[in-house]
Amino acid sequence: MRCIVSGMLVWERPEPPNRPVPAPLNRERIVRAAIQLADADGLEAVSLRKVATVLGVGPMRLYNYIAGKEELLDLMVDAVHAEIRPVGDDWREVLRSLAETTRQAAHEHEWLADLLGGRPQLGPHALARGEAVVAALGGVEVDDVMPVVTAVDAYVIGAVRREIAERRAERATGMDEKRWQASLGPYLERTFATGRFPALATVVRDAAHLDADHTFRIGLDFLLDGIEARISR
Amino acid sequence: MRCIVSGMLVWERPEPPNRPVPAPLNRERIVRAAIQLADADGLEAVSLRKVATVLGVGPMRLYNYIAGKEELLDLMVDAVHAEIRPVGDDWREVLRSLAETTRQAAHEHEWLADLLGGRPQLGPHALARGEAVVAALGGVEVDDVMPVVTAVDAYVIGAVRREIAERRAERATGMDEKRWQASLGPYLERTFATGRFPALATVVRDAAHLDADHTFRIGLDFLLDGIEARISR
DNA sequence: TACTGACCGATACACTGTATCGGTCGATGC
DNA sequence: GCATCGACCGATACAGTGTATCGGTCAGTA
Repeated sequence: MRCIVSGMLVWERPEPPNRPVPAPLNRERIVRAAIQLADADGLEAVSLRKVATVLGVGPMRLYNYIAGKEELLDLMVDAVHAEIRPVGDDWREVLRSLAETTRQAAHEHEWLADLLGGRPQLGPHALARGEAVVAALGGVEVDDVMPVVTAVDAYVIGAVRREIAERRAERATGMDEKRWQASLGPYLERTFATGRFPALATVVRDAAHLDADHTFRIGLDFLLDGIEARISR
Repeated sequence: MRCIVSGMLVWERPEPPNRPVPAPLNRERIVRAAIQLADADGLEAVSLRKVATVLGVGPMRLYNYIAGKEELLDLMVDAVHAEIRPVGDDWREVLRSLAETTRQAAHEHEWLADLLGGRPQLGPHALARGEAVVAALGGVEVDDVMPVVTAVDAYVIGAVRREIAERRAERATGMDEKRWQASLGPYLERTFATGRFPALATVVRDAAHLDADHTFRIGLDFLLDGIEARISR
């Protein structure tokens, strides 16, 4: 039913507002916008409303492409998985590459640390990553493949989360490592001064401190060594 | 300045409403209530308002005890750390116990998987856990302690996250493993039928499937084996 | 007895994800 | 060419969130 009030002549009737050409939309565009927001201001800056605003679109329009926010997050993670393509000649190189590239992706998209491992990854890019890994692990016994990949994934997820969490905490107290020690140091100093954690205090104070890179690689070496021992058995 | 309107006699003036005795409050009570909510309905069921309601208190009252929601979450995690006290005779038993008890805690409090590794753990119970671990690792070279514990922690965090995520996904499709295969199975079947993931398809279809317990333990064994090789070097 | 400072919680604000639904437009059938 | 239909867009609405503000009430103190 046309709704032009017939009693109103054209001259009085205002033109319909200059409708902006509806922005062409698709999942990729939506996900890119969301990732941009997350890269800039963290995951909590990603809201359907903000994403829609960036795209010049009403919030509800997004629901034609995604079922809800959770799906958007899943799509974001899957999109990043497209960047993760481990390479290497033997299984050890492949697994190391898998770990390092994942970590690197998390450095470029810190919000990944919040999402990794949080939901099963079954998107096309995640599966493609899995395919690449498994294919490159041709020499490994079939029954060993899943446990090995799963273990490396688990280590990487946890290590990256810890690392990013620490980095954020540092940043929150003022960017420098100087100030970090100036704010957390005193807290730990005071706490250790109570004498309730003698062994811990000794280790923290006396042991060599490793930077994030070394810490990640040492743990990874532990794991790969252990895998090697069982794989070639 | 007393606000009793002097023109109004007692007989007309209503009694002040029977103020409920202000509920005695402290952090422990708040944290317990929050954990109860999270155990029952997941982390997203924890809101300051609901916690306050459970305690029979106005929401803003909580801010006398915590600075914001993040702090509440930190306190929840720290409270659970009180349950984690690894035991064992040699370093390997201690680390295995650390991993298993952490995993068990995450089974009792699934929301822990969402929080683990998300922020540095510096609360008293987390430190006490650290102290217990380090103390039990007396035989290990001082410079090796941190890398080793950090690696095990990283693995556990990631493995537990993955495991809980999968469990939730199963539950979301209907409780049974039967229905899980009936819903995810077809999706993977269809996807593999495209032929885009041949190696992955082979492994998923042909390799032996491990349950969650075995998967966790195998990965942990990999890691501990690797640690053993480097520690006694 | 008067006062003062702590503190409680009602109210308010800006924001979230999402259900609903009237209105508009393009495509389709006659 | 016209009428009709169905898809879809987005304004509006709703329930819920974390938290800032602030007036009113009370207990303790001078």
